[in-house]
Amino acid sequence: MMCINVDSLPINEKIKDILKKRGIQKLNPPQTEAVQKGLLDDKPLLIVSPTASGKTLMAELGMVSHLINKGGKAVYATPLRALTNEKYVTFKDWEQLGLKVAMTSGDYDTDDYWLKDYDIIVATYEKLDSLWRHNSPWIKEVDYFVLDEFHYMNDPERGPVVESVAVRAKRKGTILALSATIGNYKQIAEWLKADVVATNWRPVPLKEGVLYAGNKKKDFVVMYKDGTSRKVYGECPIVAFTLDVISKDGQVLVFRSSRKYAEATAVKISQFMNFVKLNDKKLHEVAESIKEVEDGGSNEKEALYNLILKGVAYHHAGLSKGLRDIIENAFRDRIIKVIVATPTLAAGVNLPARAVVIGDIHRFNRKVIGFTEYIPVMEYKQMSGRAGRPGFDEYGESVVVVRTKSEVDKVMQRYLNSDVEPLESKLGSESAFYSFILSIISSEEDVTERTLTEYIQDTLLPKELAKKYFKQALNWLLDNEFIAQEGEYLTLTKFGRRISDLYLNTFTAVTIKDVLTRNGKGCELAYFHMLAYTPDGPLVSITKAEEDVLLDELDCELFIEEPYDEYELSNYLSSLKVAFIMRDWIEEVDEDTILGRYGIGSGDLRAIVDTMDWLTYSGFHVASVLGLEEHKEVLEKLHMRVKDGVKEELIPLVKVPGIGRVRARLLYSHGIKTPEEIIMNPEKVKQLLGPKLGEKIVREAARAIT
DNA sequence: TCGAAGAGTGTGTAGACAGCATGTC
DNA sequence: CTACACACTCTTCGA
Repeated sequence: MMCINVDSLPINEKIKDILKKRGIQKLNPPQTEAVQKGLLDDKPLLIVSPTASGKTLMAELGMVSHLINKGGKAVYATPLRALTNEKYVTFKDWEQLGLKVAMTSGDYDTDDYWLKDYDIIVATYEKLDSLWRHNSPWIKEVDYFVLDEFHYMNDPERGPVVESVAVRAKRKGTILALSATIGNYKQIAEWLKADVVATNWRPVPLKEGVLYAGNKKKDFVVMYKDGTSRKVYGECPIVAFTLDVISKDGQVLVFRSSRKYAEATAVKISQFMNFVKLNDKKLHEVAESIKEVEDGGSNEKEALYNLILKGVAYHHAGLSKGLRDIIENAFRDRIIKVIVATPTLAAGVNLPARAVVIGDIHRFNRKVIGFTEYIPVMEYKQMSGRAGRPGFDEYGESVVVVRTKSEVDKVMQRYLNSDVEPLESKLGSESAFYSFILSIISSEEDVTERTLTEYIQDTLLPKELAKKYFKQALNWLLDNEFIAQEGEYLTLTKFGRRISDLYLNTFTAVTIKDVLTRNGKGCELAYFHMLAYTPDGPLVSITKAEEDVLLDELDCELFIEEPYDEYELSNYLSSLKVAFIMRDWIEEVDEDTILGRYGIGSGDLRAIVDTMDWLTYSGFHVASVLGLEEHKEVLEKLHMRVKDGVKEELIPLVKVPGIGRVRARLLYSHGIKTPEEIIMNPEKVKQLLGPKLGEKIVREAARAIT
């Protein structure tokens, strides 16, 4: 195919200038095809192509030409906050055209109520869904929807939201869906009423293979899909292959199926890095910056410090955001040579490497006890697709570690030579379907059964199933008083409106409602446990040792009784562990102590606290809307203590920006107990916190009061 | 008598979205 | 609904 020159595109000269400034002279094949199929003329498209094949640029061209030719607004939806952030930064370029770009998600908040003034809005799928539910006036003006990483629709938990966003976007404007390769793209395109651009084009070719680890000698064989093979030598297959790539000045991304393996593999590789030439000065700088991270645990920092000096790091969700950022950036700058990661890095931000090692193809499934499954082909593609850095590598290389001879063919067949799973509707679960119905009723006007039927017909759910669920959903939502019927119209009750606005799972809502109405005031632990034991609660793993003692350590009565079912019991205990963690947290137990006591990472603690913050807030509002005054008071107080992890007496202090649990306690123990007292004793504050920080805090306190 | 290789046993197991209220130096 | 990988201990076997 002839690729189009930027110069000959039928677009505004300013757009061309921006492209050229980025060094783009020519569109690549998939981009060219997209343009030919009407990308610049507002045509709905489904683009199915590998990682790094330039989909983001297509989205930019689609959005910008729509905005320039037709006005309106464009939303770019992604499944991850980190991606939202990444795209936002990229799209900022277009402000040169006078377009305004914003982003919004749970934690990065450009600015919600100002969004009406923006042209391009980057948001997570959930946030977009939430904005619709809240009926933000500006959202009606959105008429161009980019649905990024659309294959997320196959995710059992997050997929339903992607699908429901697609259903609505289809009615309200033009869809540009971007996806990694999927099996049934024709069917999906038909459903989206979009034309298809499907390619396997990659900017850097990919060599896929298996790394056979069968023999116990020190040489291992890499067998490529194309029939060629080569040998690598070393301590074990992963080490041998990794060192081989690094010695040729490449970087390696190793994927492992658990955190423990990731850490162990990183340590093992680091033991052989003495033979590699490294930039010690830069590595030292990175290692030092690890020590200064504010949100990391001491043990994590210590472990990473030593690894990084050898050019290696591990990476998983147990690490705090600060630590992960440093590692990702140092790898991007080619200072760190190897990252051993769990699947965090497979789907996340853009972080390519010369070579990718896929250490395991099995993964434990915590939803079914004792069940291990093969990772989906989609996930294999996501991981292997990280191989090959445009501009640096001639080709990328990905290998799957295979431990037995019989598995060599199996892996070849199952992963290297296989199509990706088809996209299917995941709305066929009670919880997902009920939420979908609730969201339609909360965002549309004058909803009748007929309105809902039309929406449901627009989903990808098989007709029979949809019909069955529909009746069931209406009855359930009516019975549980989320919605009410007024003549032929369906409206939200006050309770239903609250739940929808809070973005709570309907089953979470019913659990909270039932527990609170049936019980009087309980202990802190009981509230935390109830909230954690809902579908929206955080999950933590429990060891055998913990399993035995958790119930013994219980010193007050819970709201919910111990279940008999084995699976439910493990959830029950997991929630109890969350409750204990939360109680320690708001009792100001030292962070390192909490991490050690419960065997979790700093990133885990942050995630648990965030979720519980939202849930205590939600619990407070549920109690409030139900008129349960006693519970409402307790939950309100808990919520205020959860965010910063403090006892009640510190609440006034942590409201000052820059003061967290540690600084607040320090000030309090020296007699400074409120923002007012900070202002009255500036010298003492400076003495306690240091001159620079002290001054800043005094200023913030003054602002906080007014 | 020692050590290597092999058999048996116990243990643990990925990630990450959502509210709200405010203007970041 | 179809486990695996690893660490660790115990057992066997040969020189």
